[in-house]
Parts: sequence; C-alpha cells; structure tokens
Amino acid sequence: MPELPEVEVLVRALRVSLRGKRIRDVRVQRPKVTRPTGPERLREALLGAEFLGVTRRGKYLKFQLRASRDARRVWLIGHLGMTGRMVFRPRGEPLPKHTAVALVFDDDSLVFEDPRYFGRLSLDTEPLARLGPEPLGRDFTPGYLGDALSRSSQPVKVRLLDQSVGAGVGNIYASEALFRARIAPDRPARGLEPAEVRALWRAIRRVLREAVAWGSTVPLDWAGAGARDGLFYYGRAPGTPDDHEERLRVYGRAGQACLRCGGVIVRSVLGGRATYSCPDCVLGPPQVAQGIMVSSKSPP
DNA sequence: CACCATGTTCCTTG
DNA sequence: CCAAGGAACATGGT
Repeated sequence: MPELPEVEVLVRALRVSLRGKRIRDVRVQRPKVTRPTGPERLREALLGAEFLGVTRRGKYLKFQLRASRDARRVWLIGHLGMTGRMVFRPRGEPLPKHTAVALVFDDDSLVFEDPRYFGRLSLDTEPLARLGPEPLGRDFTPGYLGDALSRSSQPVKVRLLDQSVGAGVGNIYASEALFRARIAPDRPARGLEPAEVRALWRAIRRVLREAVAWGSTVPLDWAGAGARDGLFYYGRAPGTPDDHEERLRVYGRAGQACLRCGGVIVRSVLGGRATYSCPDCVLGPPQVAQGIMVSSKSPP
C-alpha cells in the first residue's frame, strides 16, 4: 500500500480508531519485522500502554503511546514496506496468514500483515533522522528542491526516490509527478532549468495532495478476512465497490495511449525501478547548439 | 517456469 | 570519504 498518500490515509483512519486503546497483548509472529528492537523489548515497552496519537513522517507511521507503569511517552515506529497493511480484526479470530505483529486490545486487534515482510514495527526512531522535508510541508520549497537536485548527475527520477530529497515520494508518484511536469525521468537531476524545478515542485505536491484527497474519500473497510479495505489506487480488486476512475496517468500504463497527447506510454528502468513516461509530451532536454538554446520537441 | 511488484539497506566498485 | 549501481530481503500475482 505504501507511499506517502497511502500512509497518510491510513494514519488518518488509525488516529481515530486507536485513540485511547490499551494494548493487552503483543503477538509477534515474525520477529524480523521488529528489528532492531526485537520481540521481547517491543512487548515489554508496549504491554499495558495506551495510544495517544498517530502521525506520519515520510512513509513511516509514528504511534505515540503512554506506558502503563511510569506514564512515559513511547514512540512506536511502523513502515509498511512494499506490501504491508494494518487492519482491525475482532479479538479471538484467527490471524491472517501473513501477520507480522498483532497488537491485542480488549475487543479487537490491530493486525500488521505483510506477505513479503519488508515492513517494520519497532521502537527505532533512527531512520526518521535521515528523512528530508515533507513534500507537502513548508520546508519543501522550489529553492530547496533545486538545491537537493543540483548536486547529482543521477536521473531526476532516481533522485526523487531518495528519501532525503522529499520524504514519502515513491516509485509510483515519482513517475506521476514527472509526467505532470513534462520532464523526462532520465534527465540528469542537476540539468533541470529553474522553471523545470518549479514545475516539478508543483507537480509533486499536486499528485500527492490529489492522491490523499482521493484516498480519503474511499471508505475504509476493516473487515479483513478476504474483504478488501477499499484502499486505494491501482490494483483495484474486481468486485471492489470503487467507483473512482483510474487515477494514475502513466504508472503501469506501458503501451497505452497517453491521456494528454495520445502517444504511447513507455516503460523504462532507472535505478533498477520501473519508470513510466510519455516521450511525446515531454518538453525535452534543453540542448545547446552553437550557443543557441533549442528544444528537441515542441509541446503538443 | 519466467518475470514483475508501492521499499530500504547493505555491499561493492570506481 | 563519497557517489552510484546492484543484490538481498520474501512472497504472491500474472
């Protein structure tokens, strides 16, 4: 489920559902996802603790709790990896197949399930320190973005996946933002013109904000047990009651017609990750020919 | 069987 | 020391 918008939507739901709940049991089915804390320390810190709030930082979930013994504040840090989900299940029901950790309350449990077990649930806050600014926050300015892109010859799309540039931008929305900004994903990051940086800045914020807004309109379904939770974008399950139209403009649409110019969306690989773009409606790398700036393509 | 998948970290190479 | 590239992690879907 996991990029900034999906985590944000989840956090908004959990914030309401978890407030005031007290942890009665901690069932760790996959010890590795609690690294580096470990199951014993995690259990010891969480037993009896009460949820105070839930926030997001990049793709990380931050659960604030109050310990039962000394009333000290505890940060529980979650990350969904590639395939993580968090759903409520009635207490006493069998846990889903790929449950990593279950936090058991009086009446139900919060189940962190993750088939690939790339996710994390731990007390380790250290990864948060390496994150760049929130793309939807005040510190993420065009000037900042230009600076963050200016010291690398890597493809701009690869740079966008670096969480120290903008925390929470992932593989899907990196392609989406570049498409919106009409910038070719393989352009060297340091080669963008200031106007392009600004267009990219706007596009990043726009695609993320739109995704959060759309996701938030989808009713969350915590039924579990084969039912879908209604979250989110591509990979809609057949039969899922979702009346929203396809919201991704390029991601996963290789070979299909570009929604903007009718050209063909192409898939490439940058930094080892699938990348989608429309070569026909990209404004195209400025080229210097005999001292005269020319554009390789004209906009449709 | 082959290939692909929303992410992060670690190791190697230059 | 740093930047960049690739493997590893583990499982499921097509």
